[in-house]
Amino acid sequence: MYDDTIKDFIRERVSRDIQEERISGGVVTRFPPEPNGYLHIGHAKSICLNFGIAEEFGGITYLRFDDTNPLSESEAFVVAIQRDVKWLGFDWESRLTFASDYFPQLYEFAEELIKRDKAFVCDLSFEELQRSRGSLIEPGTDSPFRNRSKEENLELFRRMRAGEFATGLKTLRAKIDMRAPNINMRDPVLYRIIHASHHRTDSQWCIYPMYDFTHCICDALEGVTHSLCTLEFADHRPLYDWVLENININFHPPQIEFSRLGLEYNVMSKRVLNQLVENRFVSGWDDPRMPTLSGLRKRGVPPAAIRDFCNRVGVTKQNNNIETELLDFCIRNTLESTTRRAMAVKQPLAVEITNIEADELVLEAPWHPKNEELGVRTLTFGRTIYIDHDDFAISPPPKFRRLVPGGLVRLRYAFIIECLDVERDEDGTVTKVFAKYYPSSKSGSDSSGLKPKGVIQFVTANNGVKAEMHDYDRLFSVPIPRQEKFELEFNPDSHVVHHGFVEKAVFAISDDPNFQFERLGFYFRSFDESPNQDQLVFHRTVPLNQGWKPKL
RNA sequence: UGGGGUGUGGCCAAGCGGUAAGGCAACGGGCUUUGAACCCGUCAUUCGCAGGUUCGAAUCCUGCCACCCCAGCCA
Repeated sequence: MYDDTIKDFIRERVSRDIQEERISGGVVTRFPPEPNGYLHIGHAKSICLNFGIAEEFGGITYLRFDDTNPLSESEAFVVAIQRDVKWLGFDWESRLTFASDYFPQLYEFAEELIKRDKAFVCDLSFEELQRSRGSLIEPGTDSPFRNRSKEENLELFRRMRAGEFATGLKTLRAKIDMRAPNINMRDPVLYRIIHASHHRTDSQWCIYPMYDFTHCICDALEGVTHSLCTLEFADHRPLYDWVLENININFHPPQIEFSRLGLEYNVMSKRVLNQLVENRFVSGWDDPRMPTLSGLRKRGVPPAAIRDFCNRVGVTKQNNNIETELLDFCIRNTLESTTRRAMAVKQPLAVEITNIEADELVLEAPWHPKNEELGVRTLTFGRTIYIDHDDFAISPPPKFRRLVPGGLVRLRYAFIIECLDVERDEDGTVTKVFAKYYPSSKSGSDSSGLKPKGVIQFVTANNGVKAEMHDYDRLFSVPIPRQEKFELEFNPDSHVVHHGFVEKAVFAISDDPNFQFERLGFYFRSFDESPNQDQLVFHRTVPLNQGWKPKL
């Protein structure tokens, strides 16, 4: 399942640590999501890294929810995140943990810091704290409460826990250095008072530990050998280390940072993604245009394609913006050899076959041009068929290889037809085409000697079922959307619905929702959304590569 | 102008002092009853810039420059 030729600076580090016996047991990693939103493809990179490394080195991985802020977290996200990690193809087995599992121990460690005179209770208001922190270029100033006695701090902290103070009135702060050039080391807040119920601990606690205090301790308690996180936490590493150095704990994981995934025409910001949902730009977190795992799933993207993508983008510390072409490539690549082919038309144009005598001719076609295991399906050819509007032109652009007046074209897996005449409406648009077919040109036994320039797909009227085809395009119209301007840069053409037809045989397939509609793209049948048997709903997973573009 | 991180082709990314891997994209050709897939081939005299060390530098040293992150009682 994994590619052991993958080498990146983190895997190199892990290898070295094993070789030089720097870790006693096996490799331990963790994926630590906060249950306050849905997982996106950026998280997938981290999931593949953490679970991938454990798998490659015979280690284990924890799925640990970082649930230290009851104000923004909820059980619903816990459920959704587990579903998405599983779907991506990873198994944490029995190792499902929550930072909140460790609240009692975390509290004890906090008391320990106080007893060692390494933390103090601070009464500064939010605004006062902000002002005393200084700025990027000015040092901060000591809190007037910094010199309280250990006893007073301990008593105050216990009263905080007991609920004697209102939300936000006091904090527990580390006693480090207000003049530190790294702002994170300027006596950071370790605990804050929040009178709110927590999705797991209910109202047991009214003080909640901050990320910086929690994360390192949880990593240590779980014996994490390599604590992998994204670059923006690099500035927090000194604090991660400080906490573990100043409490009595026997394990100290190294924090290693890598750059987060950037994807062109997308954003990974939970805030912006949420705005898109809230303001109805998209139908929800699982809208097929969203870079969320649930959105990709709904679009029909196989999890293996996402894993392949994550392996291909690599792991470094460089800022990156991956082109969407790479993701599309990975998707097509994993679908290519196993996905059934079928014919569909998006914008039906009726073609009347004037010289057909039988009501219908039964034909056979393979479900896949190369993969014979997929078998064959039957289709019919009859008096009225539909082709795509794009495949017919009165005045064709140069190099057009489809149907034109007086011209020939092959109908895929059927016959060669010749356009005899067209019917147009008052605007001049073609509403119907009259054609004759060459009986001797049947696919597989063509003796006609005719050489049409191209081949197009078709659906015979009485062999087709209605299909709603949802085509998706990039979420934003610019490669690097600006967070502040997401409304303007949202791509209004990112979702287009077509009402067309697919051949009947597709309807009977129940073991695989993925199809390639020849010449159109890979589509995903939504069993959930099909309102009835005559109205199938498909989402376009990814279009086919365009080998030819008409010049306008 | 404090601290941290990063600069190799259009986008990723190897490279770890011995003379620029690979993938995606693009472009040319072959094959083709999907303008798909597949197959061949082309695509960095040069590694942010300037100096220096060395027989030899993308790799070592010095100095510049550019970009990203940090001033939540978010993670």
